[in-house]
Amino acid sequence: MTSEDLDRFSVVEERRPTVRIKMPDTPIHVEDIVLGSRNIDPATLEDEVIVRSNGMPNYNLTSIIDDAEMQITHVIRGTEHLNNTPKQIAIANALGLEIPKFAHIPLVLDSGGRKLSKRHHGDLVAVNRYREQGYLPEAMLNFVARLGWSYDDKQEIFSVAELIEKFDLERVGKSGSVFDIKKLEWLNSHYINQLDVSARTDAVIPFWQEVGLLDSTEDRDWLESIVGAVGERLTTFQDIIPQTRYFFTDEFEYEAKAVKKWWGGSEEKRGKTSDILTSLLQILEEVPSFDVETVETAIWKYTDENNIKRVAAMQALRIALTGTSFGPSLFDIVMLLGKDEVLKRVSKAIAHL
RNA sequence: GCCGCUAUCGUCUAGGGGUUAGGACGGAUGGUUCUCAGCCAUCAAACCGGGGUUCGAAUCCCCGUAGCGGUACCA
Repeated sequence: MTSEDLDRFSVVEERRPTVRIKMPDTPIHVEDIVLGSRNIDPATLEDEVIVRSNGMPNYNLTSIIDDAEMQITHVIRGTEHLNNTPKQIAIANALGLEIPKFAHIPLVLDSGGRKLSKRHHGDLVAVNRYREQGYLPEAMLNFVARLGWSYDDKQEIFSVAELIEKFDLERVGKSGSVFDIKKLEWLNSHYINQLDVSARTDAVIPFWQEVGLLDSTEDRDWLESIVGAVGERLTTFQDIIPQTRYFFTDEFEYEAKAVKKWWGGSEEKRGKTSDILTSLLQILEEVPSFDVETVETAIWKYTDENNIKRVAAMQALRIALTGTSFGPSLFDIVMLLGKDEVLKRVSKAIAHL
């Protein structure tokens, strides 16, 4: 370019120049811990803009300089960055910078096999949302670590300490992996069940509070007993809400499916259910001592002597007390609710029938 | 379009010249229990296709195909 050209471009036409890097004419050697090493033909690369016309440097320039400045030893990133790597190496070579080790790890994909991204998947990739929903960080970490990596053909559960010890970039696979929420749920319930009742109660209290089930007067021991009764039924902490709301309020619907199956669809069957509940009401009222053993013995005595299926009586009672057909041991529920509340709910159910 | 990457059950994966191709999640079935969950037992389920190399390929090589990623004076 002559100086006349320069004047014409900058003064007359007011063009603002960019700075580009001239790509080398020898192959660019890229070493990658996951993908292995290869040589890139620089002819396939453009002479990359490294400084924009407004004077600001671009990503590939700043990034590789920053890495060098910070003495980064390993650049670990998604394979979406693969195409940037030779450009950055070329820049580093031109600048005489040290080249870090690269590891391009496979992408995490949605169930349709596409890259998970903020843009398209929103809450699915918002890590804080998982905590809000009651996932444990340990579960999340374990899950993500096993995406694209495995230690052997036996171990699925890895504590953070084990991950530190055993995780190895060399064993990371090359292909993308699908984010499978079912597996995360399994891991999460595993880690929740590792927690003792007290820790589980601590974890669950904010969830109760958030939906207004809990006021500050509730007794800690009672809460722990509820959590104890729920046992290993939590997949996420959030599950505590539907599974325990009837402990805090008697304002619940009798679930239609459960009612149809266990209370009966016909007048006749409803009548029978009503009779059973009436008998149970009397038994519960008159029982000499309100503890699990006494109540259980009394109820079994009644069902067995009257040729009533245990399951029928129990499910009828369960729906009366909780509105649903599943949940913790019914005797635990009875004790946790207390005699007065149990009698009240059974009476209400009989009236409803 | 161009450049690149990848390819084992539905999913996460182990393995890697000769195996009944292993495990886990999920699914199904049976057992246990007052239900659900759990637990126990059992079952279904895979080497992308085609050519080579080889006595023998899921495994090594080549070619297809498909999927994905990247294609900015974004990061």
